[in-house]
Amino acid sequence: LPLDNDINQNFQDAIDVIQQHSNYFYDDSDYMYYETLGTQQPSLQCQMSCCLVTHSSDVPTFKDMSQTWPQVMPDISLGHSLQSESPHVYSVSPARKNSRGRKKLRLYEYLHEALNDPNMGDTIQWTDSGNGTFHFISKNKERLAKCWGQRKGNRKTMTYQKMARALRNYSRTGEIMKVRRKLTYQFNPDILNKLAPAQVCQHEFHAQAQPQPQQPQQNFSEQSYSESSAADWSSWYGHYQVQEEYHLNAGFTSHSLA
DNA sequence: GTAAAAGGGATGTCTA
DNA sequence: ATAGACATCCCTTTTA
Repeated sequence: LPLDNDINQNFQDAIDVIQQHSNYFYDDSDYMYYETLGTQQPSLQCQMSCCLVTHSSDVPTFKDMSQTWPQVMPDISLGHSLQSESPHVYSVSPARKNSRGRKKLRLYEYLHEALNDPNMGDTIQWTDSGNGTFHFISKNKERLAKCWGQRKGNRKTMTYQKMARALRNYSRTGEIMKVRRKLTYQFNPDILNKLAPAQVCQHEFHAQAQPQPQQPQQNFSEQSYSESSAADWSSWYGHYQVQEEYHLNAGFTSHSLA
């Protein structure tokens, strides 16, 4: 709705102003975001719902995902930090714990969160949660981008184009790769494994402590999970080699033509 | 041919 | 001061 957009824009402007004048109290944009949610209209409350989602197998299944993962990267940033810090990322109000000395929410973390958020099901969906492939819904992908931008507290409205640019940076660093299918990407299985245990929402208001997420709980869903990522693991070499070949050829061609 | 999607260089911004 | 992780812009190429 055009009206909605106007309101959103006005609200965004208001947030800008507030942010400019409230740095004394909030040094964290996430904090701002959650603090102001209460006054927002429902359409702006992008990330309010809890992610209490079981790992159901999902909608369309493509069996041609033979080209899977290019390498699990040596992974400097995620090695240990994510394991100990990921749960708060999934809580409804990460801001309270997120204000100082915490890592900022990464795009791939947000996407994973959205994938497990029923309210975002019309914007992004698992293609195959087992191997970590997911796709954006063309009609609503801009909404997801907008939510991401708001979550980060960006000045301007996030668009799919800009978000996809950031996603393409992941091809270099290895967190997420593009697969050939339209609007479809794939998590690095290693990262997927680190994100998966945090799927159960860690709520502050639910004192029911989860059994240590780090501790591998051997239920079968988890078992099949690691099995499938192991499969991805072993198959990436093919993909990687294809890519290498492609790059080599490209380089070779341009050199020989030059 | 067209629109949507994909790709990527250059540069700016924010934060740890 | 610096580097990582985008965010923004913008232009080219590929795909449906």
